[in-house]
Amino acid sequence: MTSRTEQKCLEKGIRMTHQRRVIAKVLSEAMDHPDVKEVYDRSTAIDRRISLATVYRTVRLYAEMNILDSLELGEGRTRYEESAETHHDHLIDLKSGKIIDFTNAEMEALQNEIAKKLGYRLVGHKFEIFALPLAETEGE
Amino acid sequence: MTSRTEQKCLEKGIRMTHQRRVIAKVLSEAMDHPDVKEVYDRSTAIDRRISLATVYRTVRLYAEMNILDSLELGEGRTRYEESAETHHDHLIDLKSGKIIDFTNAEMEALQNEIAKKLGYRLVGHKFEIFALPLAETEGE
DNA sequence: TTAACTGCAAAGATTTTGCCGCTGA
DNA sequence: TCAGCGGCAAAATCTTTGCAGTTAA
Repeated sequence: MTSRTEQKCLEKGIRMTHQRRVIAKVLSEAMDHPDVKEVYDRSTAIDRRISLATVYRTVRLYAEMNILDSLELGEGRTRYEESAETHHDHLIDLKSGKIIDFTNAEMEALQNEIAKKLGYRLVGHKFEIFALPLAETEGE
Repeated sequence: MTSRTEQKCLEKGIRMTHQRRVIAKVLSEAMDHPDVKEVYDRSTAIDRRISLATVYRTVRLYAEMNILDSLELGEGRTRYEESAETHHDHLIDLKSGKIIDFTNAEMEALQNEIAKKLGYRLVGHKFEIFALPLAETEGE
């Protein structure tokens, strides 16, 4: 009944309204990286009493509370996903548009090293690989 | 007289108009990562006969021709910079907003490896580190 | 009870586009 | 010459916000 995302909201003491509960559920169940319009569509399918403005306000709130992560893929809109315990990055399949999550420990270590070398403390990062399926490019 | 960016345009056979020449010059001389409005302001300071629509059309054209690289930092707009021979990534100083370019060979190698492991051929990537100056966080 | 939240519609910001006159090669 | 380009203004997106009524704690 209580989604993972809702659980995190409760832990952070966020006031849970009906709308926020539905949006939390939608994101906990999402296996992809929906944008606001998609979150809105999935939410209103569960309950009509949710406006697009509320979805915008809620995902922004959740992202600020580190309950959601946001993705900017240069599409002119923001996608969201549940924050995972284990950090991961994204590979965007340019053929299908599919987004593949991956983790790489070396990457994570390297980032810290780079930031430190430049005199900084790492706060966050965005790492996206754009690529084509190997099969598609064979024989070129 | 002929900027580096203009030179690349000529090599690619792009029709050089007055406006495109000015925009090329602005980007060749930019030491930062200006957004479209900034490119427009710098361009019109050189010559008034340039419209915002033309700047949008031109930077998009240049980016498609790999003459410029675009940056999406989650600000809701796109920044541009000259494509360098040596690829580099960005560290965003969250205190000052300053963007620091850096190169890291290990990073470049790691990307290819990750893509390959997932069954893909690397086409491009975006890697941005968000960080705070070490001095600012001392004593916390 | 009441501070916070929501819906609605309007406004903002960024980017694209249709149309028509202009221009570079 | 003339296909392609640029200016202008309208429109298309995506996102935020003011206001007044509603609701969670």
